[in-house]
Amino acid sequence: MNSKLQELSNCGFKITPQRRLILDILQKSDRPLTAEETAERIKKKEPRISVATIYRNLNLLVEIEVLSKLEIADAAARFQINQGHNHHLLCLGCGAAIKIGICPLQGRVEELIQEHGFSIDSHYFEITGYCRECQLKEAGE
Amino acid sequence: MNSKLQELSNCGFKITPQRRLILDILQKSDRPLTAEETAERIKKKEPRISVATIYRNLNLLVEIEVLSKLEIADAAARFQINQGHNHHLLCLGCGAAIKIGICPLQGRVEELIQEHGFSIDSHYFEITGYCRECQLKEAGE
DNA sequence: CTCGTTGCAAAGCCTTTGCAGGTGT
DNA sequence: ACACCTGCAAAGGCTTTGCAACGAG
Repeated sequence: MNSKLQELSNCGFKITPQRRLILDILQKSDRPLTAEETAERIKKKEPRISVATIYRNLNLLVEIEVLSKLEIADAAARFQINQGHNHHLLCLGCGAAIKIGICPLQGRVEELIQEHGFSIDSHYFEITGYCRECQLKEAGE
Repeated sequence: MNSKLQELSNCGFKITPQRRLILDILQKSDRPLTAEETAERIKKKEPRISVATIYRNLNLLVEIEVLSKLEIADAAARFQINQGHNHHLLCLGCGAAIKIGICPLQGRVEELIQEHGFSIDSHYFEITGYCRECQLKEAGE
């Protein structure tokens, strides 16, 4: 069985056709998808699936760490198969996410946090802009 | 005249009582405020002011760089007098913003951006959690 | 059989917008 | 005077939620 489905099951959740589809779509995508995009793709196969279900399951899958969620200022969040803690260059044109293997939560920043006795809930580091392809596409028009 | 008002005027915008109030409130606040919070405080002095006006003016003031806007994932944006480019430790309890004088957009990260030919639109680095005071308050309850 | 899940529609939150009337300069 | 501003209320985008019916284990 798909290991991601296994994970669901292990956590005591049921394996439904909707959940299979969601995972399937995201595993096949080369970039993180918004809930809407996921819904669109799923509706081609199974038109009766509801957006609410998609949101509920995306959130559930993030909670059990099968997916990770990229929050993007002023735009819909994007979801992808969890590949560990990461930050990205996010393309506003096509939604591509280029991994950068660096987390700013280190060195002097960590010291400052300690010094202030600040208790971290979470952190966000995101760079938005346009990837090479989208820039070329734009220039060609 | 208040230099921030001057700025408005220089940019060709009018100095209205509403704008005076908004700037006044933010200059007196020790922490960035959400549009709602700004509205609440203003309504105590001038109840007929509209939230729409507040949003419009906060955005305008950000555009002319009199204010800066802190985008916070899953929460309302906060506005403060512009103190130059900065990142913060944001307290989810009281809204306090502790400046950290470090921007992650440098060194290896910049190299990666170059290597990918990525064109930056904006970036976003934020650490959310609880400040010392809010932790103590919490513990005391 | 039972409780988790689903679809639907409605609402929630933050923010923006259209419009008609009001106001700085 | 004239364009810019405002208040009001309505709508916008993304996401969540209440509820009754459904279906996986």
